[in-house]
Amino acid sequence: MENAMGVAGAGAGAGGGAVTTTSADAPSLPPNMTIYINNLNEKIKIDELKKSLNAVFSQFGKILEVLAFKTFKHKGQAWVIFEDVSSASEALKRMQGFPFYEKPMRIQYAKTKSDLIAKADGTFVPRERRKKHDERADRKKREHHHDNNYSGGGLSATHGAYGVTPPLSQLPLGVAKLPEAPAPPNSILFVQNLPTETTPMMLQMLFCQYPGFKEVRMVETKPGIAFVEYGDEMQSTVAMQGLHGFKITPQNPMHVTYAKK
DNA sequence: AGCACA
Repeated sequence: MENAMGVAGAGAGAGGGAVTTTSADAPSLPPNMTIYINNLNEKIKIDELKKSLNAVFSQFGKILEVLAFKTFKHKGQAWVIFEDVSSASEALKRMQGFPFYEKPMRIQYAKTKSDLIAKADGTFVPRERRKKHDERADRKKREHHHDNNYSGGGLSATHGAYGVTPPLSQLPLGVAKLPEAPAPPNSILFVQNLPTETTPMMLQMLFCQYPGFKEVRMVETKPGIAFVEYGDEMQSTVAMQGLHGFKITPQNPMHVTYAKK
């Protein structure tokens, strides 16, 4: 609700309070649209890693790209480029230490601006061709197509808009804040707005496609809702991203959130 | 540990 604190105070402890939000070990780089994540599980294949990162982080806002590499120097690290720096800040704060493939994520702001952003800025200078006389800005207004089309495998949800999809760039800046803090991740999902004729079997067919699926629970006395459990929060998050908005009937887009703890 | 632009 009140995210007015922001992260502007890069240095902690304003006013002698024992504010140990970020102790001295946190470098506290200036905010950036891109977050840098390390301590990632290096055994995870790059493709899956990027997909899972996208799934886990897209709750904080539009993600323009997820980058990860398998070269030695870059193992266990990834960059998530958000459309909005406030999304990056929220992601950094809320997902710090999040258990991801058995390892707590370590998140910082990226040290430098991502190329994708620089290209949108017009400040992009290709580093491969570093000839000093090549200062002419090649003003090609090419649209960079960065649609992250992560088909979770299996049914594709017809979610027209998940969560915070409305293009923040088109909203007045003051209003473009995140709607509110998302519910804390939970391995159990809460599904709402189901058509009354929905059966547990129908839900199982949908949700069991996502890894880690354990079970569906429906509440007889309360039609239209269900609980779906996964092995861990990451798996449930992937399923949520995949199925939120899925329409069993045209007038019933599924509403999938984390269950309350 | 390691900050890239597959």
